[in-house]
Amino acid sequence: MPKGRTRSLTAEAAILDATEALPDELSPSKISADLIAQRAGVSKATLYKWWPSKSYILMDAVLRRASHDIPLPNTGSAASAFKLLLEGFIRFHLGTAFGAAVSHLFAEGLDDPELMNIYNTRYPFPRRELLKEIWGRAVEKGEVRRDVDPDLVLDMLYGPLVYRFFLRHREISPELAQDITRVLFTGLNV
Amino acid sequence: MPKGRTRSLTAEAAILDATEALPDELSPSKISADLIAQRAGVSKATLYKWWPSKSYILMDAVLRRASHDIPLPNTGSAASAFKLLLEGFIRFHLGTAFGAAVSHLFAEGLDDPELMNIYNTRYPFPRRELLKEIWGRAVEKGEVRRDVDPDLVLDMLYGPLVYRFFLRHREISPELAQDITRVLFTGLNV
Amino acid sequence: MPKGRTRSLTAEAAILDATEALPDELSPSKISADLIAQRAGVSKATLYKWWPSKSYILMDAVLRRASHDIPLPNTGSAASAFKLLLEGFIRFHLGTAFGAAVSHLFAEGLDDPELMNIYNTRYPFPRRELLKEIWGRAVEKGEVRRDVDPDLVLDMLYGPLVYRFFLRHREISPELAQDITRVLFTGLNV
Amino acid sequence: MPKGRTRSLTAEAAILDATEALPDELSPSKISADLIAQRAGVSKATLYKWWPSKSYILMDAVLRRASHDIPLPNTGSAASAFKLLLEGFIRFHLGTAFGAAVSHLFAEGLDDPELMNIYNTRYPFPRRELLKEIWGRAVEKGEVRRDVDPDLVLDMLYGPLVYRFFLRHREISPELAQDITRVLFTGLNV
DNA sequence: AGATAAGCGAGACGGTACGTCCAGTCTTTAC
DNA sequence: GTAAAGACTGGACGTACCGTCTCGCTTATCT
Repeated sequence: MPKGRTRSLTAEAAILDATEALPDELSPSKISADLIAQRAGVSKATLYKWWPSKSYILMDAVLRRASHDIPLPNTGSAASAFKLLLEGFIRFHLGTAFGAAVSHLFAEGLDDPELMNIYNTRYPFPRRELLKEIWGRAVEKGEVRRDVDPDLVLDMLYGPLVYRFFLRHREISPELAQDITRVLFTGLNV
Repeated sequence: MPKGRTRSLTAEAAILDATEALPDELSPSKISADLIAQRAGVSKATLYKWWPSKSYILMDAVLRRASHDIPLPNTGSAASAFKLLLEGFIRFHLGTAFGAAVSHLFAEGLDDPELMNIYNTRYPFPRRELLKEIWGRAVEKGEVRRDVDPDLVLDMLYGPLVYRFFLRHREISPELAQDITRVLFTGLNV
Repeated sequence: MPKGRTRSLTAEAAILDATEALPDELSPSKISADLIAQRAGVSKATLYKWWPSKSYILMDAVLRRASHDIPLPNTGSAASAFKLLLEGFIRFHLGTAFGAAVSHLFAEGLDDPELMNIYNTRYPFPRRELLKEIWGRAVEKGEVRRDVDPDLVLDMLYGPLVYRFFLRHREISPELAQDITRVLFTGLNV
Repeated sequence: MPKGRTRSLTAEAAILDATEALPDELSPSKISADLIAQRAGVSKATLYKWWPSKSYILMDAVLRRASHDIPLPNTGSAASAFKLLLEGFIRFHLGTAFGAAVSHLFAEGLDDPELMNIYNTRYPFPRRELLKEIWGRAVEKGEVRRDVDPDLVLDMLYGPLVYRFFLRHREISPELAQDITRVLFTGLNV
């Protein structure tokens, strides 16, 4: 164990708790490091000691919450498993105020690949692992086609939703999970 | 005609030209109003006289370029028409440095619905009109299913790409247009 | 006349006025740039646009006040002229709360020769010019010795006071001007 | 033998040694408590256990060095004794990098009378005792005037030098001791 | 023609947040 | 049971950029 005072777990929790609460009140661009520090009862220096920038804190807070919602659809058909995954994603974004925050972070991530990397590592990649197992079983059972890149499947599941989250041209509801999955599996062709 | 000096058309063009050039050099968050003004040889007041904020200028510049690339695939199958639409989108974003800028604007749009509205009105909505015509003909010809919302189709075409633009977990190439379209039309089921 | 909006004279005055008032309430080390900006109703950026650091503002404010107190003892003996100069200095420092501020600035000046240079240029150097005239006349009248460096005379006038301002080992009163001048002119020898 | 780690007797010396070395490398405002602790191989808590603030450490280190240099000019005239005292002071400040440090401490002392009190007690007051003896003998021998406050004499000896250390308008050399003493004893009058 | 009004380049301004720094205190582990 | 390691609070620092405002000048229409 290293010498010296240990990193305060209460401070870290207070920071993430405070950050988690902020998107309910403020749009992401109004969330400031000073405000997080103040709400968490923590000095700004502590923030920047453990996170390289404000965005990383927000990402951390968002992912801490989002990580709880992995369903484990190990049984049943691939289609129903995917639908469940997608529903989890939709419910998370509708049920919390994190939709805007995540989108904001996506945009920040364009300037900062490391930030995006954190998102990828902690959110979609674990799901992709899950998907591959499900996909493999479905292929063997002859349920789905062999000749499709599983990554593409994931992008075609989540992409339409993210797109709608940004453009806001149509409402988003949990039923969308069903619609996307259905179209994706059965195709547009008659 | 109102009294007073008339609005300088050269100033407007200079602003959009300068703004258009900036994403090639800088990431979107580094593009400042001061810089646009300086490059355009224009005062900042002029910027804010004609556009409500910096993002609107960037949006305008991006859309001015993007608008040129609507293909007109009035003939052929729905699948090939969609593939062409998508290829136009991919080529635009790969061929220019606007990918990051558009994504940045999507995120800005979360705070400012009017900004997103401008995007919607000028980019996807005209394409949606086009799509509806093509879709209608394909339905009548018995090529595609009746029971799918055309909006969903558009989201499933563009969404996966936008998602990949943000997450950057896989490379994007024009061939992706073909892959997405194929999966979308034929479905994942065997 | 240069182009562009002219520098706001009211802002500059407000800044110096606010800064001038602060030493009455706070010790120099508690005077912050934020506080000056707030009191002056001015943005911090404006402060740093015209002054390179907080100390320069304080120096400016102090010197603006100190400059008023140049007596013009053009007549009479050198001794009485010097006594008047010194009395002005003492009265300024006793009558205002600037004593501590000036001393604080002297110390800052050790790190920043340019800061000290501003002090020298605006406070002691004009007095030295005055002194030289007086001194020259006194030498010609046979009042004082030829073989003393006028700079040394000034240092021996002001130095003891500054020393006492720092060490605070004895009280300072206007009468000190008389004592210093007397000893300086008549010498310690019997 | 009592339990527990034995108190480090070397810590105090290490701290003062490290602090003493720092003014040679850095201007006083760059000397931080962290740096002293690190150089001394000591924890910051230890610093603050024995000294109330950073300035007290620096003061202590400076005075430890300065205290060595009291000459003992018990014989000879008052003028030559004073000149020796002053030369000691000048040589100390020119020969070491402590000039800036002392001046810095003088300024700190404005906010903290106790700090100045330490300086007074350990540096000028012992010299003043010395001075009084010398002065008393000189008065009795009829060398110098009776009607001058010895404190004023000391201020007129050291003050001009301190003033020059701050303002830096003229170079300082050991010869200055001679000049100041000469003028002080013989006076400006012809 | 002269007056009047708006547009314009230049750039200063208020405001707000950034990320950094350092003093002095507190906490954990090692000796 | 004391000290080193080092995390912590608090608060100021100076910078950057947004969108607004002010200045003097230019360009147009209206009287």
